[in-house]
Amino acid sequence: MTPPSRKRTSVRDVAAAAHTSVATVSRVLNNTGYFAEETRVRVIKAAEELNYHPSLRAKGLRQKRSYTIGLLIPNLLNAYYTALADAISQLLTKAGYQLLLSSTRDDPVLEQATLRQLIGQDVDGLLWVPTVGDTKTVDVLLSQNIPCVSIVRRVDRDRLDTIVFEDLAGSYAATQYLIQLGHTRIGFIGGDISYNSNNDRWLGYCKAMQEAGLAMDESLVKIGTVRDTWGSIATDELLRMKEPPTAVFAASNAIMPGVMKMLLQHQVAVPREMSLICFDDLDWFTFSNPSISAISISHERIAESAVALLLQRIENPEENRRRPVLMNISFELLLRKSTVAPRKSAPRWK
Amino acid sequence: MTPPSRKRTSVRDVAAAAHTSVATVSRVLNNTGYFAEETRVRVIKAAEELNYHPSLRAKGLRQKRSYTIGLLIPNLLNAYYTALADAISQLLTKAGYQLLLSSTRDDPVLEQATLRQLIGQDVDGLLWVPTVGDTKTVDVLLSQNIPCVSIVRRVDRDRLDTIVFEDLAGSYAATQYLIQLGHTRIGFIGGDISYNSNNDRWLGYCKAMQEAGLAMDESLVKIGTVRDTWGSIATDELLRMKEPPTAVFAASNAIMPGVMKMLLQHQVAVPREMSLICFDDLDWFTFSNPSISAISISHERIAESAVALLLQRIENPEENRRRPVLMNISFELLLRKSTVAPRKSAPRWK
DNA sequence: CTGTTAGCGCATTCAG
DNA sequence: CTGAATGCGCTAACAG
Repeated sequence: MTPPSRKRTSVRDVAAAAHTSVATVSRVLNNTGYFAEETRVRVIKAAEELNYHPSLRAKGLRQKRSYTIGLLIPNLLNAYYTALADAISQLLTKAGYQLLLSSTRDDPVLEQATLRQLIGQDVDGLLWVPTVGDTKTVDVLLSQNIPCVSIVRRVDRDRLDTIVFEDLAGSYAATQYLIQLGHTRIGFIGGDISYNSNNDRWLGYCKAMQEAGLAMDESLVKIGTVRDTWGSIATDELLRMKEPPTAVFAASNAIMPGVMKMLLQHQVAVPREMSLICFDDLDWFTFSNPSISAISISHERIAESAVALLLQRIENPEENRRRPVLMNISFELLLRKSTVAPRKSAPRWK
Repeated sequence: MTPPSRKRTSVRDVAAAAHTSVATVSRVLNNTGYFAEETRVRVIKAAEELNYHPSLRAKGLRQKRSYTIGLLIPNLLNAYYTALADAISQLLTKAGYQLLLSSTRDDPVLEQATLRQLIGQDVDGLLWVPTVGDTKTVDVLLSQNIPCVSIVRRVDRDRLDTIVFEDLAGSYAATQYLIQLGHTRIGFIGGDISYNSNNDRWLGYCKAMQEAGLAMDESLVKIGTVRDTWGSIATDELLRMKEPPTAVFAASNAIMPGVMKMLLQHQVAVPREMSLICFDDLDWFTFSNPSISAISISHERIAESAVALLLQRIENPEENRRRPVLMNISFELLLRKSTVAPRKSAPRWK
């Protein structure tokens, strides 16, 4: 039954078993061109008996496609990206593509290498959360003529199709909401602003503060590379200030665990002593005590747009000279229990 | 600079530019066989100037490998699997493989189709969280002679290399701990026991209860398909019982959000009125109020073992007749604030 | 040290 | 309607 050698059964084997030629087998299996019903039956039967699985690799080599899409994201430890990856995976499967997934760890060197790998695998298209998005890397991509859409973050001069969230507007809305509640000293904890998504969130905060005529206290703004500890460190610093903020805006879900831990450690009562809001919503925000207000963004929608755009590029290569498009995915401000008017008295946790 | 046609530059182009043959180019680029230093320089230069990226697909077709590993998991919305996928992704990258990721949605039909796709892509190996793991599917895999390790769940008669968590022992330990605290009525909320991981967790609970000589009250055991709502529904049912449990054991992290929501809704005080423990640890368990006790399992360790086993199978095909191995990854019982002795008085939430 | 050639598994002309 | 032949891009003999 199982062949002793580990040779893969090929069209040739099927052709032999069905007493016909490889060309006919190919035609039958792909339902293309002409063939007699009788031969069709023979071929199908032979293929099944031999447990034949066509090699998409060889097929693609011939047809100049790989049925494969590369997805390059920073990592899979952040719900922000996994939600994205999950949605993308589903959509691609539905469209008949396989997902080639890689992580950059936000390391430009690793990113470069991985990009080369992906190109080497002849992906039909690429969905990419760029780390730096520098000219050179984009040049390479463009030179390979491979359809690519940049997601979540933008590349140099937006030379690729791009879909991002409304980072600035969302951040602005969150900050403005806190201001409306009466807060004047609002702490901002954000990630590395060399990524434009983080930068925009920071700008949104600044814009709201300035428009409200609030003094920009530099010491209220904590910007750093997001690691496990960043949220804690930044929160700790804010809490130890002479005049601590009355509200904190965490600009990324990855920052929240640290914020929560430190708030708990200092026994700060949320929201009475400190309001809290986060960019990006997580499941536990709902049943946290208190529930946590957030800027909610739809990962499904960005996935849908990105995949649609990419497939369009792939299927209409003529149009490829079209100028890159830049799209925004809007947000929703979810008001929950973690945001109230500022405390009147001096902080009690000191 | 950029060629007008979208033809991919091949070894032939490089050979022409370097005034040599394709064989030499191949030798230089792969650093195999003999070649003069002088020609090496010419080839490297030509390759760089042409921005040459070798086609791994063609290379693999020739060498009968694809440099690609398939990973088949239920989905990417559960931290349980994303942690796994992330670790696996990193390890494979380090080993020079690309990750082909697909989701089964725990749908056997989709799983079958995806498995065929993956085989069609000529993956060098497969890491698989089987949905049913029935004879037929395993037969197909075995017939293709493709190295495969089953993770998290087991397949029919363990005919594949398998690495699972100590589901039974972990569940037993958690239950036993609650019993030691004095609980006699312990609610169990688990997932579909047609998956052996869930089944083992259920068995672990039963074993601990029986050994302690506690009556098995069927109505305390809630087993259902894990959907968004399952945790809430089951918890609600437990809370509405005439004689509700004094502790709840959630057998999967995916159940916890629902449990938390319903506990909050009924205003049940944890741990005073209800103890709570979960199989699988999540980041927010630490700073939840109260923090939540859990069975912690190391996703990194299962990933490491699985990848090591798989690569070994791939690289030592001779050994392929070796009998499949079955490995267990141990757990840790993390005692936090959500588990205390049972309430003395009648429940107050009624 | 180098070049020519065959063929991996497949789809696609082009003759029959 | 069918089959023989070609080549996708690459590496591995093999012969210089």
